[in-house]
Amino acid sequence: MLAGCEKVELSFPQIIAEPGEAIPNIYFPTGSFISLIKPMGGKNTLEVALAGNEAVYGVPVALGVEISAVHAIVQGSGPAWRMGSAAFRRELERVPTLRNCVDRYIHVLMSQLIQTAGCNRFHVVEQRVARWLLMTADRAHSSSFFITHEFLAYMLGVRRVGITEAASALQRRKLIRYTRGVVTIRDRRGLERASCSCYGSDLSTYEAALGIPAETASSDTPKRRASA
Amino acid sequence: MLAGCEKVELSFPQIIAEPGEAIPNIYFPTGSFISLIKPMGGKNTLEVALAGNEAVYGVPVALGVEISAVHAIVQGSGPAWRMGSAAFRRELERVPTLRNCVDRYIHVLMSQLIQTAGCNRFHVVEQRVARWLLMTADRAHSSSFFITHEFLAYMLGVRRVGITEAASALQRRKLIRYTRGVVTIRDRRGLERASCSCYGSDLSTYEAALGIPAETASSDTPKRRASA
DNA sequence: CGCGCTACGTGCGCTACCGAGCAGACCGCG
DNA sequence: CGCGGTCTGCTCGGTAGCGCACGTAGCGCG
Repeated sequence: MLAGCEKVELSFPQIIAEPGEAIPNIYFPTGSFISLIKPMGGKNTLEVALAGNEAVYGVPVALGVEISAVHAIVQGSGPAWRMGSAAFRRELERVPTLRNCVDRYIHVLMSQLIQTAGCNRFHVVEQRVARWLLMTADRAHSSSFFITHEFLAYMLGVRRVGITEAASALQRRKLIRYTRGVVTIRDRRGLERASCSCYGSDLSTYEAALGIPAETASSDTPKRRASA
Repeated sequence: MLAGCEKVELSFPQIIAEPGEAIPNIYFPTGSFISLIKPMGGKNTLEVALAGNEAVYGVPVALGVEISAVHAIVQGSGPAWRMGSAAFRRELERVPTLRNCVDRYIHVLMSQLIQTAGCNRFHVVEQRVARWLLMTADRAHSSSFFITHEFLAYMLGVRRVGITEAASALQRRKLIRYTRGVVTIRDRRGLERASCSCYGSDLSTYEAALGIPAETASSDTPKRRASA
């Protein structure tokens, strides 16, 4: 069915698409995941969604538009399927179940956009950091991954210092641990409590629209490789 | 083509849909327009999009999902076409140009969600008020319409006082005029300059995806019916 | 005409976050 | 072992917006 695909390795911080430009290829991340970022002029940037193996990058193509609305950047390195935009459109017409799948994902994506919009408006940085770490851990399929304060600040549209403060607070409470870009979630439940309800809302939306219970990274939780 | 439709009168503040609940009917506003609002817990609410005669309320239905992600409330009274969700899905399959049209609108809606998310995060209240007034004037097809500070605060997710201050500033600069809920735009160009670039961005996205140049309310600008 | 309701205006202390700049800590590399 | 780059920690003054509470003005209605 997806014979028109070709397997590629994506790696941080590879750029998949630029806002306002054409989308030559669409991507189905398998082991990788992609950040969708909206530049708002000046230094202001904001991540509006995160696309992992539940997702496809290239939604506009499925809607008959060739232009990306966002900056898409590989956040977690790993494999993905790549497909030409024209081939993707052909497959969508040929395979109704694919069309249906993608449609449902588009709904999930819209719900995520809406949730994130509200989250960015109302919730404090610490909660948002907690939420982002949980979402990323799920998509990285690991409780430990790479992210610097600087880059996380870029995603959440706040100062780097804001992240430092929030992350320090979470570390003090023994919910996470980090050193020079490597973050490890030590207490998943605690982190969920520290995050805003948006994390949970996203999971339920996902389940409701896609049917499958969303996988969390809880499988391989506390990798203890230096319990300080 | 849209024989399955029935003409209805919508009036403020009629509720079209509740978040998490089923969508029995979809709506094509003609003279009316609809606010899509996301409740974020507690008193926090946030308008995420505005749907006028360029739009359709009921996007999830087109995506094979029956559940509304938002609270939809009639913002501007006027006529609209109503259609049962099942009929809408049937028409979408039967009429490819309708499908294409709706798909393109979905893209526009997503772009709007993204733009609004960033706007709510970074821009000051006064700019956001200006933008909202412009967008509403366009959809009301008039430079004068009904909106109280209270309700606008509800949309933008800020205090009523915040609106009072922003609106007073705009009035002092002779860009708008209002009395007890009736707002009139006196200087459209000036208001555009006072708003953030998001207003312009929205217009261009609309044009790019739908082809037709978006109509602004500039046609019937200064209704002078008491030039103070 | 006056009562009461709705809409608008103002003041005050408070907090989260901003911008900028500097200091220390860790790490790889020659 | 020392150097340079990257990542994290901290400070300080400034501000937009918050929550709360109270004051005023316009308007419909009996």
